[in-house]
Amino acid sequence: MKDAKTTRLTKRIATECIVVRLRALNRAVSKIYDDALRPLGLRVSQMNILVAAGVVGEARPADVCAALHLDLSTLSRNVERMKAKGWLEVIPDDDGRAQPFRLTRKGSALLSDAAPAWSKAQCRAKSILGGQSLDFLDRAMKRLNAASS
Amino acid sequence: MKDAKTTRLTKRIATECIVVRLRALNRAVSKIYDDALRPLGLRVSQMNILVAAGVVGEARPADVCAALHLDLSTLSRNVERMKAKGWLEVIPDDDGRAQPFRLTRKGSALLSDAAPAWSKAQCRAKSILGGQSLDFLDRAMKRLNAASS
DNA sequence: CTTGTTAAAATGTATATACAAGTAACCTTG
DNA sequence: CAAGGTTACTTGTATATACATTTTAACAAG
Repeated sequence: MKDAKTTRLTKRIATECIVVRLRALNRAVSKIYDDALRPLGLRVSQMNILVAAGVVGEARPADVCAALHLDLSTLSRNVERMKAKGWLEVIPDDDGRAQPFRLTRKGSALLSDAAPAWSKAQCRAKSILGGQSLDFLDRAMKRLNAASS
Repeated sequence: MKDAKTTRLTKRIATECIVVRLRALNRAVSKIYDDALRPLGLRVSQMNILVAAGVVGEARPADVCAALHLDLSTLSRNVERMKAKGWLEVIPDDDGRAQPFRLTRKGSALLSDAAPAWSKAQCRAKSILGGQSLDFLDRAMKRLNAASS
């Protein structure tokens, strides 16, 4: 631990590392939304899936995962829980492998009910990340998607 | 799901939500570092803890958690695993409740060995998030810390 | 039509994460 | 110094996350 080279290196990582900061912000900001959504029995990860399904109507797991940069297995478990809660339902499909899903009436209603909590959390998040946060995040997502394809 | 108000709302969340983007970026960027660190048997979450301990010398769990916006229970489990691997060791303390820890020689060496992988991942992360990413993240962290105190 | 390949998703396993509750040590105060 | 409160962490539990493997179905070649 007294090695000077190691110390320099450690300090460099500490002052420059992107992922440390990104992860800390993710935890803090996710907590803001989770706190706001908790009274509804909804988590931010689940809200994201409801939104994704709401936008496209018929959601294909692989597509949702590509959009959210989420592993299929992670989505699989969450969809399972959300089906059990009656928020999502699987749509029959010609391809026997596919498991496309959509919002149920209950899931749609929950999303509507969550709007005020979302707005409140969104405001707080914006005040912490700064006014350009959405710009920054959108640009980053575009680059990420360009790099992934 | 056919309710027009709900549809409008859903689209608004989809196009504006900060946390969806932050979480997706966090997953994608964490993966870049985890992939780079995997050959060393080290994860990004663990690297962060090694760095935190390396910077302060004697790390107090509560301080590390405050700095990383991490729950104490999360840190507790990870420190346990890292002690088992011989990367961290607990320092005796006058206060019987405290469990301050520091890097072992092995932990310090691992951190040094991880530097090239970190650099590579850091480059890729910067190319995705953009040149101003560190500025943005630093400013956000400052605001977050100001808001938390 | 069977056999190898690809594709879509589910399942096994380990770590990450946080909330709630518990434990043990310290501190205050009467 | 004993009772009550605070502090520092740990443990119980549930969800989040990803990698590796498995399962099932579609497809393609012979």
